Amino acid sequence: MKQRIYDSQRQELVDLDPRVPGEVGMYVCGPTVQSAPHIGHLRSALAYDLIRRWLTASGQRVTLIRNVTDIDDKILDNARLAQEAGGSEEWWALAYRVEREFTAAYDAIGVQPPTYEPRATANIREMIALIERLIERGHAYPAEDGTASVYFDTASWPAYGALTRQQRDQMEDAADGDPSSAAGKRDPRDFALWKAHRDSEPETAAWPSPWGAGRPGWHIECSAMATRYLGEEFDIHGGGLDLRFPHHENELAQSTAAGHPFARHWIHNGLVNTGGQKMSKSLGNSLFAADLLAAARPIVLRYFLGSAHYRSVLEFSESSLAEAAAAFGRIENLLDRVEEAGLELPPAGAAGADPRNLPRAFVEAMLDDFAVPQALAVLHGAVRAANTQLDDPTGGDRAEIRELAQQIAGMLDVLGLNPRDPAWLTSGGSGDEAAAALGELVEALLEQRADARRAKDFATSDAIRDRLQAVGITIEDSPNGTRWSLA
RNA sequence: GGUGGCGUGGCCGAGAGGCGAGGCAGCGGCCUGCAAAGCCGUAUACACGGGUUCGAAUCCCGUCGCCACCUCCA
Repeated sequence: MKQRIYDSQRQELVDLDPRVPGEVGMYVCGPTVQSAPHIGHLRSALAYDLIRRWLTASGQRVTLIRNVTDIDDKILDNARLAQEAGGSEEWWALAYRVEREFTAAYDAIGVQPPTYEPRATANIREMIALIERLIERGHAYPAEDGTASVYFDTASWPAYGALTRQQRDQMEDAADGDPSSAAGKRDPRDFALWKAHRDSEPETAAWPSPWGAGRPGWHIECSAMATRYLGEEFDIHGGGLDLRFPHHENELAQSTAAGHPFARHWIHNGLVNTGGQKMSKSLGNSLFAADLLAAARPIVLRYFLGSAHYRSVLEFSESSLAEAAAAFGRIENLLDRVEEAGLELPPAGAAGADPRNLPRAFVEAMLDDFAVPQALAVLHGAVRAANTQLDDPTGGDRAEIRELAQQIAGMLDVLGLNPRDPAWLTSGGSGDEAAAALGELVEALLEQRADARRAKDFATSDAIRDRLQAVGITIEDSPNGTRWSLA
């Protein structure tokens, strides 16, 4: 069975047919580092991380390029506003600081670093070359008001609108946020490839070009970087649904007008809603990564973000993280039970590396446009089956438990959700000693409780349990002893 | 005006012509000193109205409602 993928340009499921068999070149739009990462950024990055991990697990060599756009209007605006408010941070310092916040958030939820993460400011030369090529071919022109700006000539490119199936003459006029940046356009729908330097902007935000000092327009950086690192034609181009137009439409127009075949498949991840509404900066209802990471364990956040198909809207509510914690807790609980039954779990990563550990239904789900929710259902089915065996008073079928544990670990590995993976160990140095001390205290109390229970003094034993529960420690009795866990 | 998407049980969320994915919450049972955990059982679910079909949540037509994009966005 072949890998199926929903091509959002063709608007249908197609076979993923890599340009070079066995190798997949994938470009994903990363953030414009203008302000702190929010849940939508995490979801997007996670969607492509899951696709990348699955393709890798199924034997493809994946080259994943995810850019950082570190020069753009908003970055300059935000830096200027902060300076006007008394700050001293330069735009490039702001961009770098935010970039590191993104990296930290991605790392926290186990998004693997891409193969390479190019920055726009390091690819200005490539962008200029692409713009020159577009001018030569008659699809771009220097601003007609004599500034150094250069625009893409949408009228010269009949295929303009091909990605989102829009007719150019039906489009609303481009209402550029900054009217002065529209100066010198032949047509309102034309978009900037190069933006002339303005006196109000820092000298550090200007690069020399054949048309004069300036900086790149939004869109051109992705065309330039995708081509530089993946070639003139590559397999998959991904990004958030909100980037389809204008960003991806313009990327496609630029690159194809320059004579490049560009992306064979476009894919788009769904957005995150809260209260039935899209979350966005302009609506001010953003859920920031930092707040989410404070509200839930990172691995639970990862589970939650993967619980809806990547193309669906993901609804966030107050109870979402608690529900995800409960659901994921079942899986962790099972792993604990397996070990308590005296069976070893495979080392993190080991089971996932062997395709024989992956149930057929899991594989089929992933082959069908990366159907992670269905894959999770398979995982939960295996968890239940293993629990059933473990409940058997005679010890159950140990060979079956062992096999199910292998499968569960394998699926968790592929999804990046194996809690035994050292990557999830919290790296708070000071926490370790406190945790050890807490463990000693709890164990001491549990011994007292065990004594009381042996003496049938249930009033005392229940009082101990209640006090532990009151501080968030849940205990579970089993034939092998008492387990405790911190909620 | 144009381009798309969505409406599934209390909630989240898959599925896309015939076996009621899965999770959370609830109810009943088993287990337990009681719990917890786990297991078993438990739901007249597919916005509405027509149609096609032996059979429709799924296909077609219509209606209603919600959402996104049309140059800030993951």
